[in-house]
Amino acid sequence: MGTLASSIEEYLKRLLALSASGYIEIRRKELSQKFQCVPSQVNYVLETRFTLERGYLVESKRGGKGFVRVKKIKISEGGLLSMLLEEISKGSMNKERARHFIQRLNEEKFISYRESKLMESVLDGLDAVENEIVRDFIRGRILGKMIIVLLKHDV
Amino acid sequence: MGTLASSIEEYLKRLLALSASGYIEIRRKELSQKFQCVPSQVNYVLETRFTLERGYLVESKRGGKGFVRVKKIKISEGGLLSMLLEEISKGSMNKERARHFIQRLNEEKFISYRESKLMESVLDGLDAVENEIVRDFIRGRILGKMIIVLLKHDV
DNA sequence: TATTTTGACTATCTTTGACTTTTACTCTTA
DNA sequence: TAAGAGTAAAAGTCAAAGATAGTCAAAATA
Repeated sequence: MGTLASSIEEYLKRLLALSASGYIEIRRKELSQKFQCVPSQVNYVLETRFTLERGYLVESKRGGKGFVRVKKIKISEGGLLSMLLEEISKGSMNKERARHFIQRLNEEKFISYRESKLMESVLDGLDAVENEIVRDFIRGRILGKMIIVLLKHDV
Repeated sequence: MGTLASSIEEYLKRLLALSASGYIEIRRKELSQKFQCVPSQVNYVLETRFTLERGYLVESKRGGKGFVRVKKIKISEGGLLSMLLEEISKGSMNKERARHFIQRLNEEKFISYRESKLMESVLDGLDAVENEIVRDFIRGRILGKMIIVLLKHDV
C-alpha cells in the first residue's frame, strides 16, 4: 500500500480509463469522503499528478452543483504538441519560433486558418512591448494559455 | 442535470429563439411556479445571465397586469466590432470590458466558442505585464489586430 | 529533506425568504 | 360622477443561508 495520494491517483486513472468521453467529473467532497481525507487532499493529487506535462487538464466549478473535471489529452510522443509544450514550459519563446509553431498547428489541422491568424495577431500586437526579455516571456505565457484552451476545447 | 438557474436560463433562451417578435413576456410568479422555486430566483437568473453586456434587455412592470419582458438586442458584427474599436481608441478597454466583448461576440455567433476562449487567454496572459498603462495599451493593440483578422477572414 | 496530509480561512455560485414598492382595480363619498 | 382611499396582485431588493471548490502554510511522515 502506497500513499493516500497515489491511491486517489490510481482511482482517478481507473475511472478515466473506463470513461467513454475521455473525461470524468467528480465531487471533490465525495471523493475525499470515499478516501476519508480532507477535501484539499484531492487538490494535492490533482496538482502533483494530473498536470499538463503529464497530459491532463483539470477544470472545476464552485457552488451548488459544483464539480471537478479531469480530462486526459493525447499528446503523441515527439510530436508537434509535445515539442511545443516543452518549449513553452521553459518559459519564453521568440516571435519566429512562435510563428512557426502556429503555422505548423494549422498544417496539422489542429487549428483552423482563422484561428492561426488570430494567434499570429497576438505576436504582432506584442511587438509594442519594449523589453525583449519581457516580450518573449509574455509571448510564451500567452501561447501556453492558448494551447491549454485548444486542448480543452478540441474540435 | 445542472443548476436550477441554468435550467431557467435555457428555458428562457428557448422561448426567445422561438419568438418571432424578438422578445418574450412572462409572469415572474408563473415561471417560478413552473420551476418550483421562489420568485426571486427568476431575478437571479435575469441578473446573472441576461445582462446588457450579454446582449439582453430586461424590462418589467409590477402590480396588476405585471410582466417581465426579455429582449435580445440585435447588433451586427460590424456594429459590435466598431464599438469595440472605439473603446480601444478611447483607452477605456480594461480586462473585464474586453472579456465581456469577447463573450458577446461568441454569444452572437460571430466567433466560435473556441475562438472566444483563445482571445480570452490573451487577457489572462497579459496579467504578467507589470505596468498597468502598458498592459492596457498592449491589450488594446492586440484586440485591435484580432478584430481586423476577424473582419478580414469572415466565417 | 522532500513529500504528504491536514485544517483554517477564503472565494464563488446558487437558493431562499422576509420585507418593500408599484400598479390596477374597486369602493366610497362629496 | 370625479377624486381619493383602500386593497390585492404583481414585481423588486437585499441579505442570509447553503453548497461547493480553492489556497496556503503548518504539521506529520517517509
